[in-house]
Amino acid sequence: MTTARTPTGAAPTRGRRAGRSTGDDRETAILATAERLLAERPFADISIDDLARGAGISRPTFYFYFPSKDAVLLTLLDRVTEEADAAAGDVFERLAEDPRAHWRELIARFHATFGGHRDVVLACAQVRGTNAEVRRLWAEVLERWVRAVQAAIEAERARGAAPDGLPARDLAIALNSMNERVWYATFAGDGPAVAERDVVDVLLDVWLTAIYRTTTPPVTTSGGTP
Amino acid sequence: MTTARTPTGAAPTRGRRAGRSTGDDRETAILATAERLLAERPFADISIDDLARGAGISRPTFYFYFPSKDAVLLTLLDRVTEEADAAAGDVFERLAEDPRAHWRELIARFHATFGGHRDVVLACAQVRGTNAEVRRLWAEVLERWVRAVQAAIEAERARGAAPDGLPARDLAIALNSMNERVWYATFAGDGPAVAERDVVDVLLDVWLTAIYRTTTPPVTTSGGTP
DNA sequence: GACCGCAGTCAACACCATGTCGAGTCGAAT
DNA sequence: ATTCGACTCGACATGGTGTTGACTGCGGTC
Repeated sequence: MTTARTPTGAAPTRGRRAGRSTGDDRETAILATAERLLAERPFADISIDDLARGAGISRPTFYFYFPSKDAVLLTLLDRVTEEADAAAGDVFERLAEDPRAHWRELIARFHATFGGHRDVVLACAQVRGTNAEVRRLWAEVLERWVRAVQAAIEAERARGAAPDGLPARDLAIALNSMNERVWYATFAGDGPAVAERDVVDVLLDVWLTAIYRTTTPPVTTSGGTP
Repeated sequence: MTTARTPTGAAPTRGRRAGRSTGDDRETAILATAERLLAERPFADISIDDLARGAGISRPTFYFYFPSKDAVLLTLLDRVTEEADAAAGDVFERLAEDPRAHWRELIARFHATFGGHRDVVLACAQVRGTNAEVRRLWAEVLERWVRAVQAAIEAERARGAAPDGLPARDLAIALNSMNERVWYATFAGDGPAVAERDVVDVLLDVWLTAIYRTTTPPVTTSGGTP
């Protein structure tokens, strides 16, 4: 097996086993090396030895800090998803003020976050196929976003801005999935992809038409139909 | 490197090196073994030895038939995409007759094809991250479908059934990407996914609203706006 | 009917990455 | 000064991949 050895149940820190001292910089050195190497070649082509040497330690010592190569990536992914979660901010609460502007803001922020760490995101997408731990973490993150979007759609329907239709959860899943795949193609640059400069607007358009049946949804107006 | 060794330029058959004789059944035995094993465990957990033994030959002999494990999967993928291409049939030409029904038919046929070979599709999605050859083939296939959908959207706009909006190509990319990712989640069953029974209708709804701004696009009527 | 060539076969080998073990070093606390 | 635990690495075991070289058997050829 290649899966990470983190004791599945609780994983307070995904990195070192126990206490903390000088080894902290070694840990961050490994992380930094990983991010640097990821910028120049695919994750699969980076060996544990590369990571260790890059951090100035031997291969066995690497195992003192991380249980596997994948665990390093997992730590990197943790950071990115945290940043993405933070980026969402209070956008959802302000949706009714100006739906188009705020949905756009939401998509644009995610785009910026992922784009800022494209190497990590791309690497994760690549190992998700073979690593159950990455798959699990990503599923968890996605589930949070799906729920948030689902709630937003339901709120928009409740205030009469969006028509009924698909179950909000199914719609949220479809839209989030689309974003994920489209971003992946855009960042990876292989296969048909939307130009990076246009991608936010393309995604936004599909979101708006799917949710509101129009690209210019009605602003505020707390009542029912005008 | 783990990439397939097919002489990149022209690859008439992806399998055996040269002539043909009794070894034909060995080749198909390998393919059959791969498909069988794929049904019970992930591609990464299948060794070349497993494939060879399953086909009743030794590991070195495997290399007589295929240059690598990935090449076997590639051959399997070839079949599936061929079947999917065939499944599209003449649906595109009949779109105007009844857009909703025909778009649905199109999505449903792809769903049936992929669902019928989910193990292969899933395995491909998993190695796409690490294998350039699979990535290239998939990109090629996707490009064909994107072009077809793009043309269909443009035709619907030309006959006045669909409003202008996003560049048809960008829209086609986004919609195809969505389908791919949503199917993957549904078949893999990890992470947020649409129930298999609903997935066609969910996708259809997003396609229709994105293309027509309504889930009930106008039938035939060769003229402009009614 | 001896000879060639070639599809087909495999034991044995070279290689490389992963993960583990046991024997250390060194600084802080007792 | 001794002990303890954080930290380190040389050396090894394991397991998968890809290659080599020798062998078999069969269809054609002079």
